[in-house]
Amino acid sequence: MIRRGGRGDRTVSQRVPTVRDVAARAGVSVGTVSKALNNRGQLRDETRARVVAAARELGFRPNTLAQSLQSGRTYTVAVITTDRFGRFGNPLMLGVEDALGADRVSVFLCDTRDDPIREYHHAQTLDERRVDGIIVAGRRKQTRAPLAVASGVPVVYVIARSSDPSDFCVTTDDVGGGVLAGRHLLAAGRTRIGHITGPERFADPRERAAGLQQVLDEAGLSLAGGQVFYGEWSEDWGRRAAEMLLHAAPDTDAIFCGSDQLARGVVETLRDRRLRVPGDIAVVGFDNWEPMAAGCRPPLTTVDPNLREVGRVAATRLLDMIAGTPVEGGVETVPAWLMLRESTGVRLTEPPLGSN
Amino acid sequence: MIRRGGRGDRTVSQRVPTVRDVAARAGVSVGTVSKALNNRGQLRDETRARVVAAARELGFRPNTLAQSLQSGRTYTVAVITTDRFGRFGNPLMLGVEDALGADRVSVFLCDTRDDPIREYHHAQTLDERRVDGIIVAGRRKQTRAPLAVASGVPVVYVIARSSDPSDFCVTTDDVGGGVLAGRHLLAAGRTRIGHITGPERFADPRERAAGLQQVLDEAGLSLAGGQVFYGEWSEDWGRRAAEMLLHAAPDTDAIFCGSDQLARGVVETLRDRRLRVPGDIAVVGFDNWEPMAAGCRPPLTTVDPNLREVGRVAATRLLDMIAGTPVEGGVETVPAWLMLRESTGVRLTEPPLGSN
DNA sequence: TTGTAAGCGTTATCAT
DNA sequence: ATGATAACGCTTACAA
Repeated sequence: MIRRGGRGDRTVSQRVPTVRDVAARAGVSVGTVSKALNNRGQLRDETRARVVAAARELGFRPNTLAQSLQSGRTYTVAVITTDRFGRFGNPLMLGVEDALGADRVSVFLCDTRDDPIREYHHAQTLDERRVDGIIVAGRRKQTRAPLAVASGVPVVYVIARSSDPSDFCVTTDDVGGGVLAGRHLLAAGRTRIGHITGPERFADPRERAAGLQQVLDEAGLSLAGGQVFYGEWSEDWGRRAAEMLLHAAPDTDAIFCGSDQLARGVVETLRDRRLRVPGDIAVVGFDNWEPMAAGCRPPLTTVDPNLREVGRVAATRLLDMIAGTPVEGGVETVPAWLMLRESTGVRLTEPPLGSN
Repeated sequence: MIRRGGRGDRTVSQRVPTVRDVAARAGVSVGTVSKALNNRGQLRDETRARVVAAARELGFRPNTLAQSLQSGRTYTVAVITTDRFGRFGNPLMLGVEDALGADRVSVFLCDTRDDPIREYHHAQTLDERRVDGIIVAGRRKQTRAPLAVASGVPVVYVIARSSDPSDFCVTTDDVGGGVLAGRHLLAAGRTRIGHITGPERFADPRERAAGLQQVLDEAGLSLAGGQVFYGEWSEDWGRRAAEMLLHAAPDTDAIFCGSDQLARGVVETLRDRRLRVPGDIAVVGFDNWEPMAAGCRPPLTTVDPNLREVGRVAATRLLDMIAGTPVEGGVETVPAWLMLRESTGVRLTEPPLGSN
């Protein structure tokens, strides 16, 4: 694995020390070294100390491969994702690492780029690498075929669930997110609430809309504009849809948007029309995609789907499965929460953005 | 590595087949299996076929750990990054995978979260895992201490370079990016060009500014507003700085921004002032951060720092080093390029955004 | 308390 | 053309 001795090497040619080297230096046997370094068995303190000293002097690092070959565990999991681009994968990975880092588990990152062939390839490779478990993250709430792993490694699905009902999936609560947004707007005294969102063919925007609708129903209200404005996930659709909504319902006093990007577009249209946010119209976004939401003028109140927590839960369950704890198939939903900013009338002091 | 037989397991308890199982089923020895499966040595076609058949029937997947233990290569590299959050890491990783994927090399992703302790920990772990090589990606152009790996594994630094001059680093061409922006604006007939950017204490914005200055010098022009407007990396600074610039130099006809976020803020101020973009003032951003740049109205012409290529080059050089090819220490700079959109007067038809 | 040796799953070097 | 067998680096019975 390590290339040394090549003519181009700048580092001094050196063999990586093994237990044998440590044993020789400490004047003991390899078995003793192992015990000393792993605090196992009965050893004289002096011996243990001598071994530890020898190990550190040589800069000994145990070879994980050999350990794994022996133990049957690699302390390695993989995250297979179709989406590392968008803002999506990042908080998720953060959560995964939150849970995994504590356990000294390393993470293989595999990007399928939405290509089933690539996914299959990665699955094969991971099988061969004997990863302890796999997290399969989809971008949208849809049902997908189970990952093609032969070995029976534990797999946890994220957002996109497996068609096999005995598989386990962690996902976001989009209905709940919609409810959160609706309740918040109601609490802020808004009653003529419109909704602009992404493609109707996707479950996520439909669920968000359903959540809002549920709140409106409970309050005996109906949707401003008489319909959900489904469209694309672009700022431009946000701008256009806002025009349409205001045309259909000029007295609209709040707009819930299916994404922060849409909300940006909406806010732009509102400003062009000299409508004040939140004075005339309150706006709620979805995603809590920091640079988008915080950079907006005014900063956006938005539903945070809690992807970091989704990642954390997924990794935690995966560790459970790896440890042999029974994990029931089905879907675990992680609650969303609401990030309050100024676009709905709350006023907050926030730390300045520090990222490039 | 694989947990089976646990009471909670949903999959049928099954041992992962080894060469021995294949050998037994094919009625040959393990050595023969190895040769057959790896197309080595002299074997009768019939035998080879029989082994291959047995392997596929059993769903045999060679254990990479054992192979690595034997060969000394893990076909594994790690990317250590301080930044997986921003838009930054993503194109970079894409490039890395472009280069690595061809070689069936898997990638460990390690996020330090800017914590030296975490970095040290990761370095240790990677040493123990005997990764073939490591890419250390920093967020900013700065000099950092070499990664604390004892083993002499090849390391390539990205953007942030190592203080050891014999280490190799791949980075972006920020001066060149500034030149690109300046030339483009000049070519578009602008002569009163201002510059709004991030913190002066960072090298990146200073280099971008230097690139622009260089072009202006060559053209005998000077910076609109008489100074570079250094500030924070926020939309808000973009808005405020635009006010300042226009106050200092009302006849400004172009603004080069050190980031797309800044450019968004600038464009917003311009619209508030009823200045047309690009009619009255052309705007160039930096980053080509798709959702920001394309979502802007008008869409932003912007310098693409070519991070994907940076990632590709880094991975390629790393593979070279792993293969033993001498790689000189120093810095390799990857040229930036200009993404033309409407904010500088170009008119393009672009595919609609499809991402959430 | 310490040493010896078997075994984890491969590949490679010999014999045969 | 195929089969034993010794590595690879480690852990762990078991023997001393």
